[in-house]
Amino acid sequence: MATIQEVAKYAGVSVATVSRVINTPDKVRKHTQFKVQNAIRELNYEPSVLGRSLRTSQTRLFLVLLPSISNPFYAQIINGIQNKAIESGYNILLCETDSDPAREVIFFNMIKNKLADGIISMDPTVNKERLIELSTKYPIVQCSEYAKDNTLSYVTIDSERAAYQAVKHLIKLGHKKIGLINFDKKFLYASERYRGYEKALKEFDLEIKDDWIYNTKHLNFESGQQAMRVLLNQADRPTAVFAVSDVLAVGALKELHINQLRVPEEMALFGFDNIEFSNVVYPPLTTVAQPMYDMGSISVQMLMSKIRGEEVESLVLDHHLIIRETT
Amino acid sequence: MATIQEVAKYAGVSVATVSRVINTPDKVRKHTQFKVQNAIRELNYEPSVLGRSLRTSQTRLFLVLLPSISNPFYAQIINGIQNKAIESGYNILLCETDSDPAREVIFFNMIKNKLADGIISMDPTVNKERLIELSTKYPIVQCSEYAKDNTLSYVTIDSERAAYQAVKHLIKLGHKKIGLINFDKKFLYASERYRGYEKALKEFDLEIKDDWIYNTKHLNFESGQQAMRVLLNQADRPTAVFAVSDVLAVGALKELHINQLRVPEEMALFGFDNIEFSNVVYPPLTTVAQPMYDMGSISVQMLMSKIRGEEVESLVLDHHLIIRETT
DNA sequence: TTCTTAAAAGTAATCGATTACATAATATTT
DNA sequence: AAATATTATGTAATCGATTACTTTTAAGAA
Repeated sequence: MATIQEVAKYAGVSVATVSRVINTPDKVRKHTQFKVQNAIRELNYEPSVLGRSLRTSQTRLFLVLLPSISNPFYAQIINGIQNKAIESGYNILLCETDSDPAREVIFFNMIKNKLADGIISMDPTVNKERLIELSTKYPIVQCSEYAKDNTLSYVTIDSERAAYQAVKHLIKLGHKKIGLINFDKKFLYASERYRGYEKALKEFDLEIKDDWIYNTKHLNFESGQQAMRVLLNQADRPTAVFAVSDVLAVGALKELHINQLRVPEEMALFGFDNIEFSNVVYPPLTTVAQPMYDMGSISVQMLMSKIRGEEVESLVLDHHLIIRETT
Repeated sequence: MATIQEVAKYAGVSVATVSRVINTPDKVRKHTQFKVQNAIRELNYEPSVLGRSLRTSQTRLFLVLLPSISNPFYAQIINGIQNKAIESGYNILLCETDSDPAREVIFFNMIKNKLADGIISMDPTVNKERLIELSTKYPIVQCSEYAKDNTLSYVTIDSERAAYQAVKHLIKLGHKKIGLINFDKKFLYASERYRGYEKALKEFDLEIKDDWIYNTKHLNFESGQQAMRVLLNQADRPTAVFAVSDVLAVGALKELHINQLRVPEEMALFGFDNIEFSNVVYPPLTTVAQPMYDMGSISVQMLMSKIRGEEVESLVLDHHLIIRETT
């Protein structure tokens, strides 16, 4: 790859002029511009991101932190992020933390090292203190998952209300015994969705039974299946279950199949996220749709504002229920 | 973030000495080492990747090219890549090309710009000529998908044999009318799996009927569903279908549900890839398992060898059939 | 045509590291 | 103790760009 010096020599001008042709063409004469452009084309020159970054301290790269790439929930958000980022002349670096603090440190160092211009964090397992501390120096926004802290901006949905509406929908269908498959409540969205569940049941004077609530340790199909197994094994079992994530719901659905239970007649099921799978399983899963693509693209816009040094307001986007055939 | 100059000043030595303490500690006295280490700790110094890269031309970063992050097939491979890479002191940059040549160019430029030390390509839509040309100058390996070219190394499986075995399994179960849901045959694996299908049918003197073969344009659930719809709409329809990808198979399965066909009694289904989801659908999908994790970790080892300038041999790994309940 | 002013191009410092080469400080040999 | 060999440290060039500052060139005014 040719360097700026070679281009300068070839075009018979100084390196400064070449740099100007690239960055501020107005400052150079048409004739000179032409010569330089020609040299650039001839030598197949591309400015070195490294040299430029070292000098300007910007890489036009974002870090996107997520716990695991295999969770399909993130796929769509990433799509929104990617498209918006590219449109704005940025690229993204997908960073899978696997909920491993050591890996998190590596990625945080990348921004300290100016290898990236900003961070979009979607990782619920992220070290909140460190993230907050980092956010005082570097542009950071949170997407979907967030820490309640007013220095950190976020874009998310109202999980509590969504859960409330989902459970209310089950109640309206006549269910009186409603179970919950939740994720570890140390995650904000899990505790919020729990509160929505609780609120709906209380409002209709229905029983909140600890035996009908199962908190999973992991967010995968098996955990959902395991949860449903436990719920089914009870003498007095629920007639409907709200799962705080489609991944869990899909796993639960498998357990229902294994037990030959008719869905929704013998057991109704409500998921959350509207991942692609949710419409492919049988019967198609009733769920809560988050505006995933928008969340992604908005978080990029917020990050860009931050980079420009503007104040940015956090956003709570609208969700909606998608009633399919499991309820 | 402190710079090497500040550390040098604080420790009362030259920048060269600081650099030596970090890179070749044997060359500096214990006492000096101690002073410098202390300064590094005090100032919370981390070497700038940018400065270092500019000088040494290595970033310890890999590019991983894939068409789409939402295809669960890649999740496990990436896991293998990520773990092996981190173990070797490298990080990976996940690059979603969305099969868009313009985006591909961006990522290729990153390696020309020395922003990354190597590329692992898993993208079947990649521009093969450009990849081959690039591979003469930069370390590149292909994972799973590959171009037949002896300058380009790859790690993959024997798709033709796997397809042959899968179809043979269906034949052994007594099926005489076997359909195929394939992906666009311009992709090598699609044409190889087709050949395996063809070979098995020919061997047992079974009919290869064009009406029973559907090539999808995209690799997603809907395409699989659409394919099965077409196959079902025929007067004389197959009793078993081999889909070259689980994603297609799962979509096809949905169409079977919609049509209330019993699986496998009225229609058997054989997938390919063993994605996590294949064991969650109902009934669990019979499929071909690729050693995805290994493919990922091996491709990193191959890439590292290439970076060290060693000759590397391409590898064809073993697959195996996972017989579940759709056959 | 000469003087003033604005625009264009060049020179060199800079970003943060590494490293060849030069020099200073020890260690070893005689 | 002096001469020599070895090791430790420092100096300065370098990677590839950007940009403040200076100098040159061209345009406009008198």
